[in-house]
Formats: sequence, structure tokens, C-alpha cells
Amino acid sequence: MPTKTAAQRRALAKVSYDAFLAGCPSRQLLDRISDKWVALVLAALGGSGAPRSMRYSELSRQLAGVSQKMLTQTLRSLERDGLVTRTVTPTVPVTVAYQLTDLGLSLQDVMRRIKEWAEANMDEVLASRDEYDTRVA
Amino acid sequence: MPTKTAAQRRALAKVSYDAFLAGCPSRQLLDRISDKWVALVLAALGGSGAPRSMRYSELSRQLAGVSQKMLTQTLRSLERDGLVTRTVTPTVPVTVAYQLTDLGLSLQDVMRRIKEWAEANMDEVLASRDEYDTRVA
DNA sequence: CAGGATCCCGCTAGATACTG
DNA sequence: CAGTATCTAGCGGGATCCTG
Repeated sequence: MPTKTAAQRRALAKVSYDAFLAGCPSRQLLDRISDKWVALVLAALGGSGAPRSMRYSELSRQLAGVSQKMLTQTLRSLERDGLVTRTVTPTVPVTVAYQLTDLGLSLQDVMRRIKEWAEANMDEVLASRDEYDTRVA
Repeated sequence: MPTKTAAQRRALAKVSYDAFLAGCPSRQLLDRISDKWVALVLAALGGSGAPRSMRYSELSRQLAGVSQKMLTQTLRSLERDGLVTRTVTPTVPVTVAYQLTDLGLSLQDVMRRIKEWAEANMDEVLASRDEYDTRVA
């Protein structure tokens, strides 16, 4: 059996990822990205229309109520996974800008829709909850 | 100021939902649906191609490693939010079937893409993590 | 400004046992 | 089969304090 190229091995591996399987890495990746803060950070960096570079404090302001810990943690995770870049400009005080990579942009396309879905269907969900609660009660 | 109809009030309220705001109900809804198990349950019920009705045990088998607690909890939440229906057939033993509502189907369209994104980009993310870890280390 | 480091509470998710 | 009930360990996540 001949040695395969990296591209060949990737192609083979790719079809085998299945988040329905407990041990599959994609299950863990799904868990990471299925996150409120991930959705909101990506949506913020995606901007309305064109993606934009944002500073830490800008993000902190836009994601109302996010703690520094969660924001930093989320950004680090996104950076490590190759979804955002972190650029430090050595001004005084230091300036840090975040922006989506191409990979991040592709995920943002998907995640934005979830946020939009939640906003668009809030009333229907609220109505359903009312109905459910009275029915069960 | 004249009294508004329910539809008018909904139309007004709808545009005001903004998940970036901490107190907004859509923030909490976003948090609920941004969940691994929600994504997987919806993907399972969405089927490959056509949506299908599934029994509890079928779901349990397809979502490898899910605990009964989490599956039941997730299904209840989805039912309450009007995303799935739960149908009990009084056989012995009892048969319970779950299937997507129209609302659930619309969310499934979105959520399925997340699962697919995770599976499709796993290699790239893995590579990015390797690079990040060696860079930091 | 953009975090790092700690402390600590609460709730969640898993494991286990039981039931109509 | 399709759950409910209970217990607990663990950790997610907020609050707080500190720093280059």
C-alpha cells in the first residue's frame, strides 16, 4: 500500500467525520461552536453587510453583559481554531484588533442565521411556551 | 393613541428583538438553541433529504452517547418551544414519536449547516490548533 | 486598553435506580 | 419502551483584583 499524500488522507478522513458519533472530533467541535458567545462574536465581526475589524472594547460593548473572562476565552478559542485573527498594535496603551479569517467568515454565514432566526421567531416561540405551560398546568 | 391589534404589536415587537442586548428574550432563546444536542436532534429529525418521525429509542441510538436525561430534557424544551411535536400511541408498551413542526423545520435548515460545517472543516480547524499550539508553546 | 490570575458559587450533565 | 427521580461531582461562568 503506497503512502498517501496529506491531501489524500484529508479527503478520506473528511467523509468519515460524523457528529452523531460520540468519539468523533466533529462532535466536540460542534459543541464548541454551538455557543451563544461564539454566535454573537461572529455576528459582530461579520458586521451588517461587510465584515469589519473590531477592537476588544468594541466587542465588549456590543455584546452587552459579556464578562471579560468569557469574551477573552471565546476570542482565544476562535483564534486557536483559525476563525479569527488577533492583531496587536504596540501603541500606548496597546491596541488589539480582531477580525474574521476566511474560515471564520464561512462559519459566520451560518451562525448569523441562528441569531436572526431567534430574533425573527421569538414571538412564535413565546406563544408556544404560553400554550404549552397552560396545557401542562 | 389607539389600541393596536395583536398582529400590530407583534410586528412592532419583532424588529426590537436584538440578541446583542443582555435582557432581550432572543438572547435567552439564542442560548437555548445554541446547543450540541439541539443541533443533533434537529439534524436527526430532519433526516437526509426528507424530515421523518422518530421514536425516542431511535433518537437515543442515533445520538450516540446522549444520556436519557439530556435527550428527554432537550426534547421537552423543543416541544415547549414549538419546534417538535410529541405523539403518544397507547400501545403496550407505549410508543412515542417525535417530529419537526414547520417552525422546527425552519430552524433545522439552519442548524443542520452547523453540524455540516463542523464535519466539513474539521481538518482545517485541527491544523489551525496544531499551528497555534506550537506557536504559543 | 486589553487582558491575566483567583476565588467561588450554582447549575448542569452524567450516573444510577426505579416505574407505568 | 419511554421515561421520572435523585444524587453528586465537576466545571462553566461571574465577580474581583491586579498588570504591561
